[in-house]
Amino acid sequence: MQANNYGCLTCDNTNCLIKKHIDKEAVQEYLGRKNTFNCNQGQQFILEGAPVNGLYFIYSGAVKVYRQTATKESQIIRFSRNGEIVGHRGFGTNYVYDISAAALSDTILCNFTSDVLIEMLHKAPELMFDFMLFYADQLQKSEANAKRFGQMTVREKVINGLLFIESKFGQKDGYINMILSRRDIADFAGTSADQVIRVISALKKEGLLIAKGKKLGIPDLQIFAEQLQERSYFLEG
Amino acid sequence: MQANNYGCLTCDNTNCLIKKHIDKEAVQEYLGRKNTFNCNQGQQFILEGAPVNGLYFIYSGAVKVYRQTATKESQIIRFSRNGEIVGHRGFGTNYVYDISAAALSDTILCNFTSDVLIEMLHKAPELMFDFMLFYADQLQKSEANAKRFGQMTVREKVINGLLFIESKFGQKDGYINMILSRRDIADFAGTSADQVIRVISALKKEGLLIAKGKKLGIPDLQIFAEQLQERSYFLEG
DNA sequence: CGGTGTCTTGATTCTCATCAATTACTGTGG
DNA sequence: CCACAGTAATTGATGAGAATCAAGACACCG
Repeated sequence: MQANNYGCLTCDNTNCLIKKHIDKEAVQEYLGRKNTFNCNQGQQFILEGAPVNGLYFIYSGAVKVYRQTATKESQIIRFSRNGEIVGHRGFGTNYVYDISAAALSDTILCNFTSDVLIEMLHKAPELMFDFMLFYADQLQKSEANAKRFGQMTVREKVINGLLFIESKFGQKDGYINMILSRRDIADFAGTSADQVIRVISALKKEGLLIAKGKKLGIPDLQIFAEQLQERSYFLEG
Repeated sequence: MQANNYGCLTCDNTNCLIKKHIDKEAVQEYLGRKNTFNCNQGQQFILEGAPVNGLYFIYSGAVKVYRQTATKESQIIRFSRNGEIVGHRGFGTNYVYDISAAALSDTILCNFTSDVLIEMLHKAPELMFDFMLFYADQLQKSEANAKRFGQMTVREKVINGLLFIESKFGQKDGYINMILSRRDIADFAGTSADQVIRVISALKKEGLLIAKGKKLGIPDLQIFAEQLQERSYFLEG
């Protein structure tokens, strides 16, 4: 990772919490204590079990947040893109990260150490309030998907996963704006790569999904989403 | 529900966030704006889809938080007991609850409306900070269990669920200090009542679990927990 | 052109959800 | 105090779905 400097003032991530409160003097005081990193595609920048060194804001690029088991299975917990926060779960009481994170494409990261961030939050209660709501929101999304996950069929898991990926990265020229391996999709959907391929093949035959090389496209989101029974409803997040 | 008054000053729930900051003047100002309710066993006090009317703190008793599907299946998201918070996910951006909650035993609830709570949080930033950490903590626990859930076997789900219940309510005289129906256990573990019974029967035969009437006991937590593969590790919460 | 890794498909085995039937438990009214 | 009804708990049988294994297709790269 190389250190550079990408200022908050010129940043155009309108969904960034810091950016939202950039006009407050208390926030501006701390901008200089931000660290910025370049992270190449595939590179891991948070390692499960490593000491927490604060939060990361994604300036540009995309990352996956995942956890690995002893048996080398891995589980992708979330995808994140520019403007979003990574590593926030290590915040507060934790001393080591309980997740890993790696870049899906070349990514620029802004880092605040926990100490700096805590100080900043106390100086700017409005920012703190938004952080609280952010966590509450994340919690809601997490719980909404969480348990229900165990009752979905494989087909539903994959459809749910693809819908999520589409909502996160969007489509461009008819194809999802992010190329993921079958394995990543499987790790995200909570099944095996084999099953993902089966379901994708079936969906292609049904005309619900199109593919060009590794790129996947969803021609009709409405119909695609209707494939989910109401019991496994999709939540963006 | 009957309105009564249970004061925060005489409350002995040391894990209550309000109680923790009871010495602050800003907090004390708002104590009078708390509503207190009695809720009988089995009674529902939060209804999915109903307008949010704030947060509940459990003064005494125990509750289940759940969600119902169109097909009348229900999914228990969490158990909570005295000192803990219920309804916090409706906080912030939501206007209707996305969960239901019912009392598992006779329960006394303290309610703050969202308006009052938001005002109080802004007046007492330290309380707000703890709220933020509370949400962060909940998020971590939720995500830790969430996805992995989909990959557990039924046996693991039930064991995981029982371990959770034990950690929440504890054991007394060798038996878990809360009587739950097989259905509740099933709804919590994410499987059917049938399967729960099968697994419980098997565990009893293996000597890992004991039963007296409806009461269940775990003689050796250590050995019991070892039944979980490392891939589905247990997290208290 | 071999080698490596991902992708894809088929076949087999096993688990689990579901249904059905039986037994235990609980409360209610006569 | 008992008979009864309704609910919860338990066990068995069966079919659908999914995990797993294995092998072939394909692309990419030196």
